[in-house]
Amino acid sequence: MTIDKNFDPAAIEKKWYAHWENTGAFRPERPAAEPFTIVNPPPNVTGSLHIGHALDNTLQDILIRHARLLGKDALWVVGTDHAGIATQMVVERQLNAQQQKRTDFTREEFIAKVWEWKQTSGGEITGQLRRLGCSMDWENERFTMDEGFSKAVIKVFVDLYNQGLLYRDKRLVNWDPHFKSAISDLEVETREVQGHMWHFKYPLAGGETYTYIERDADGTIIFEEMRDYISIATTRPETMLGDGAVAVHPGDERYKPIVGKLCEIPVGPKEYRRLIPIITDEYPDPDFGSGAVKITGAHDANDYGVAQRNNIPMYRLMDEIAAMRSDGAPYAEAAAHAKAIASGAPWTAADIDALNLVPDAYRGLDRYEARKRVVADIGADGLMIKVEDKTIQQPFGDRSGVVIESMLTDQWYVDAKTLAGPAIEAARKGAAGGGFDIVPKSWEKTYYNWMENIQPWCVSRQLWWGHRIPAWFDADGEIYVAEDAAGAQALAGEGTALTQDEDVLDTWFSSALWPFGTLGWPEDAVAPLPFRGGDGGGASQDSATGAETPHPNPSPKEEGLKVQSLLNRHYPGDVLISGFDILFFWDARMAMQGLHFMKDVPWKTLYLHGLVRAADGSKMSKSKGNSVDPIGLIDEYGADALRFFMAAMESQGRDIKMDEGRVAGYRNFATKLWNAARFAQSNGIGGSHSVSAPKAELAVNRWIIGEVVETVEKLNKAFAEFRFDGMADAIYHFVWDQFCDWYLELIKPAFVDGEKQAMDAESKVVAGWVLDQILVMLHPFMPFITEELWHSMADSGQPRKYDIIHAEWPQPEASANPIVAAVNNQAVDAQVYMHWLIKTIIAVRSARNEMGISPGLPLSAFLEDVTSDLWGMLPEVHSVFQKVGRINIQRVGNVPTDGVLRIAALGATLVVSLEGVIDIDAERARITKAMEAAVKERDALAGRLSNAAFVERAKSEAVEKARADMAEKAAEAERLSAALARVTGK
RNA sequence: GGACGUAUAGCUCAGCGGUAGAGCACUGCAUUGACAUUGCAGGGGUCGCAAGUUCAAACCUUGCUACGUCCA
Repeated sequence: MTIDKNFDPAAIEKKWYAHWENTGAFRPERPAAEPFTIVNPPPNVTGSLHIGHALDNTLQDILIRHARLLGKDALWVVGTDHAGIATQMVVERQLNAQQQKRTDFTREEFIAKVWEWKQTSGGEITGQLRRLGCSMDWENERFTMDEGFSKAVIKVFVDLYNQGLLYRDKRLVNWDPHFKSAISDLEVETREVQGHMWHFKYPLAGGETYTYIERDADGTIIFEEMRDYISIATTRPETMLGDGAVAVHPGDERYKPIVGKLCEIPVGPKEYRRLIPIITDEYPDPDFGSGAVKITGAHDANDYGVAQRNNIPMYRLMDEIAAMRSDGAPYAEAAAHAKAIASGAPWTAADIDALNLVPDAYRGLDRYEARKRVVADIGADGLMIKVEDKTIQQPFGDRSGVVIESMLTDQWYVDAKTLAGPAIEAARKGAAGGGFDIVPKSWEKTYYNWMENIQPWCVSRQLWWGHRIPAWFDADGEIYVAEDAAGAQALAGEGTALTQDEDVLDTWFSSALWPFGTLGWPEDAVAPLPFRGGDGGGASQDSATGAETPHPNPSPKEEGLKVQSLLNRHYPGDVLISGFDILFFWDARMAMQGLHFMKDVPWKTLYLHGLVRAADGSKMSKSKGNSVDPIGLIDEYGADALRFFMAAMESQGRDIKMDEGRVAGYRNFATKLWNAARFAQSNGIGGSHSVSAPKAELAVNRWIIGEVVETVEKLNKAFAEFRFDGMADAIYHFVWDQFCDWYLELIKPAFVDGEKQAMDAESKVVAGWVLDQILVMLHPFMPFITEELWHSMADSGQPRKYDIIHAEWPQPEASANPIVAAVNNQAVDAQVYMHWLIKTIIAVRSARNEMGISPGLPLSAFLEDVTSDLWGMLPEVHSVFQKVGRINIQRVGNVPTDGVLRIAALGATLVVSLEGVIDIDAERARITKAMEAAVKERDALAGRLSNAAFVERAKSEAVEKARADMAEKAAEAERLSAALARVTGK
């Protein structure tokens, strides 16, 4: 198939992706081979592909395609998560557009609408992942709400409950008033905002007074006055209504006289103002504010702790939208009740929760409106001391963007602390010890720090869309947890009326089960059949190719074989790739659930990559308008270019700054390869028929084979270390700098009298082989262009037996001993020779350039002081110089001394005849410059070698190398010096 | 306040003990022959600052400065 003149990424992307998917190329169907598994972080079903997904999935695809090329049974699990809040929001927004709202429907009706939305518009991102070229196993595409996965979620809930690791509790949660739901700590983003700190007087009960004394560090009194109040500072005056106490530090001498007394909350109708006790607790910081803190246990996390320790009632003030409560008895009644409690009447948490202590005038007000009113009312009473401007840390819902309210509610909690134990241990053990590695290591500390201080995980959400919590309540509030209603009924007993919990589970609760829930757990928890065994290392070359033709493509699918269950084969996975931003949300929780339910880690390596940032380093966001659409980049530069960019920029432990110029650069790289293949084809070079390197006599061929070997080794090392940038660097420079710039130029047929000569047969075979190795090595990074060229390069009569996606990764030992071979009975190192050649040609070009001699002007030259090794190579040297350097090397005749350019490098001096063209001054300057450089290096090395300490104490290799380098530089300086003398002498 | 990361050419980044590298940008030259999405040649850096370890430091250690992120 002739390669088109123009490289059109869009056309080949479409063609090959459809082909792969239609032929089942992404399926794990090599039961005899070693499994390799990655589970994809399930994107949000409402989501579309953003640049971070492009990075994350490119990295995964590189590893999966690489594993496939290594002959492994590669499985990349894909799917989407149901994204409780986000999805519910999308559907509610649709309803709003039709002047409808969620509550116009029954729960069942609404859920049906969500499913309808999912069928029609959900999963846009899966199409976009295909555009990126991701080779996921779409035939096993999963969804966190699908039937099988839901079963796993419910089973996990029930099992954890029965094991005492999941419980219902009334605790302070982060309440999102926009979504009217609890959210987890991780979904709260703390931001600094400008706020105020109000200082109020809380009058002492019964008009009591005390002497308030402040002292400096030496104990000297610096301030003293008689007070009938205690000064309280707060940033949230509206919560005063729910105060249960005032706390001071036990060591705070200023308040010693009034500890244990009562003070009055200075707000609300005067006749019903509540009295609260002044208590001591370690929490208040005597140096902060007045040193006295009001305790509102139901609306502040710190206060909650104080209230719990001191058995202070926690009065809930707000409703689900964070407006001041308007339920319950009138304020007068509630306040009386609270007063009784404050004076020691017995109380229960339920009593307290039912009590609405919001004065009638504030009921139903938004929390900020209530704040204004409270401040104004206290001010009017003359009880405000002062108000300061203050930067405060305010919690916001990361999705809703509204201020999160701490609220006391009943929720379901997972005992994360217990589950975290094994997950911490697994990271400590590392993959070698049966746990997992964290790459890069710098994240380990963060992981441990979070895991060791983990809090109970609130997993219930007040939504309709999600896995409904499998818990039922009877009329007395007794809880029955079972996988279904019948099970709960059985627990409760015949005839007990049960109601199911209205809430659903946190989406992350389900996605934590992704590594095993997607593979058939719990049904397939036991393997139906034992592992088939076999050679384990992938299909061998022979089994794939049959007898007649060796073919570099030995990893066929093996169909119809009974295999183990997916779960047994593919759990644990090999690698998880995720952004560090979901380390706690998802990765850590997967580790906990995987270890608990599967008794094994979910993956052996956890690779964390950074964020893709805007070109100026800021975080991309839709609201800032600085986000880059990866699909747009694919349209403009091709998926291969975008992927290569991602790999090249991914160095461990660093964020990626978007640099579109670089994406363009990798598009150019693809074009370069395209044109190289086109050139090869037009010279009769075709696909290779052998995995191992062809026999080669010519130095240039032996050299390039050696370079392939080196490149494979670099790639293998980079893969072992997860250095994606190293991989990209190795293949890029090999293709462009070695293969295109030198190898193809060197084997390029010469034109004699305007007629193109034939390329030699050996070079054709070697070039075909090298190009095949390039395509395979590059395939994980640039799957589309490599598949296209793989097939285009095949002999027309002998199409490829396999797609490149199933080809075989190059083996370094495939090219046995390519470098050293006997030529003219002399062992010549092809690499050393080629380095000489390249260096010399560069020197010629440089000299031409500096002296203003046209690059195309043919020159003749002689070799002087040539080492015997090089003489052996002379036939090749001759043709190469003619083709690439436009220099005709004379083998006989006297070396001229007039009008020559002398180029000294390694083992010879090239004397180029420039009679009539040379500019003596320019030549003198040129040689002088080169000589000075050589002398400088020689002297630097000599200086080091004359240092006895260096020779004695440095590693012997270092000393040897310094000696050799110095000798070479000295010789070069000598030759240049001689050349200079000749030029100057004329 | 604690933890982590980053500081190398104009820009974006590799290198992490043995003579400073890449891509882009820049300068000059080149167009019958794979490729102007190109080729050839070139300019450009006291590797944030300071001290220490070492025969030798961009690289190791310590301190400092600046920026960033996360957790309180």
